[in-house]
Formats: sequence, structure tokens, C-alpha cells
Amino acid sequence: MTPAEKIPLLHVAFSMKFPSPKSELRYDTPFQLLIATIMAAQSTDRKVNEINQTLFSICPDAVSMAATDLNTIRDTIKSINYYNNKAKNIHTVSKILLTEHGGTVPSTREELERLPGVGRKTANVVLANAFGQPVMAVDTHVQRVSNRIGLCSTTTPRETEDELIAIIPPGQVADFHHYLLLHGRYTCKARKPECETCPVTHVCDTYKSEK
DNA sequence: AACTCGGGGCA
DNA sequence: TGCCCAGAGTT
Repeated sequence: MTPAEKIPLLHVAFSMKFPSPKSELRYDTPFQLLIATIMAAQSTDRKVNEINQTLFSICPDAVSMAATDLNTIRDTIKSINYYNNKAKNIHTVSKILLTEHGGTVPSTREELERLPGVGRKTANVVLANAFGQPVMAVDTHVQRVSNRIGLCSTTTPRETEDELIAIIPPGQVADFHHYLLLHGRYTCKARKPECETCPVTHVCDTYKSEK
């Protein structure tokens, strides 16, 4: 079965497993999505989501975050303040949005990647989920799942991006991301994948070859 | 494209 | 405690 042929089957199976596919990635604004994605880097989701609740209640947009004292931000997110840089980064990002982008989140990769703490993966998340652009954010979950199922032919994220882009279900970039991400996080885990509860073993090259 | 970096989950 | 992981930044 080719990767493209697997897509409809994946979609059906994952739709049942993850009935509200957009819930976790749905933030009110592009700004909150951007900040939440920066926050998510190298952190666990549960903790990040809790912190974001508080963070966004204090500063829901670029204007208020830029005006918030750095120490307040530091204190709010301190349990995931990776390298002690994250607070500084999101503070700086909000100020740059104000001074260089009229208070909005830019919609090109070049502009996004110029922001501190924003790399290719975060940029792609924003492009796909806030602006609906047909790009794929390939993190380690998506890479691993794609390799195991057989949706891509290399372990190089940059090449995997292009192979996945070619088979994105039309109009469903966000869902596609979400399925692959959650599946990798909760079922197709790096250490001990839980094939017993996996909804897509019938499409999975690795499962079939190891069976 | 490969390497570095070092907090946090988990065994 | 020690191994492994996550992605941005660097080379």
C-alpha cells in the first residue's frame, strides 16, 4: 500500500480514536498558538497547558505580554522555564510583534524563524494551524509514527516534511498533524509502543513486518 | 546535516 | 541515579 493509499484509512481510524481532533491545538488567537508552541518545546503538554491558562489570563495578547514585567512572566512559567530562556523569549517575541509586525503574528516562515525560540517546527505549527498553510511540522513523534507506519522513506525531518505534505488530506492539515502527534505521544511511543490498542495496525508496515 | 545543549520524565 | 528525549541554535 502506498502512503497516499493509507491516508483515508488512517483518517477513519483516527477519527474514532480522537473524536475532537482540534481541541488541544485550538487556541483563541494566532498569538496564543505561537506562544503556546514556544512553551511546548521540550516540555510535557499537561504542565504547559496548566501554565498557559495562568499565563494567558495575565497576558492574553502581545500588547499585554510586552507590558508585563519579565519577572512576573518568569514566575508564572518557572517550572518549565527551560534554560531560563523561555520567559525572556516569549517576552521578547511579544515586543517584536508590536514593533515589527503591527502587533500581529507574521505568516511567513522567514519572519517566524527570526523570533527567538522559534525554529522550523514551531514556525510550521503556526503556519499550518493559524494560517492553514499546507506545511507539516515534523517533531520526533510525527517522524517516528511516519517511519513506523510507512508514510515516509527517510528519518530526516526536512525530507519527511515534503513527503507528508504530498499526502495531506485536502483541507485537513490541522487534523492530520493532530492525529500523528497524539498517536505518537500516547500509543506509538518511542520506548514501548502499545500495538495492542493501536487503531491502525492494519495500515502499519512495522506492525505487519514484526507480527 | 550533524552536533550541542542540559531540564525533566521515567525506570 | 542514569538514560533518554525534545527541538532550537550553532557549526
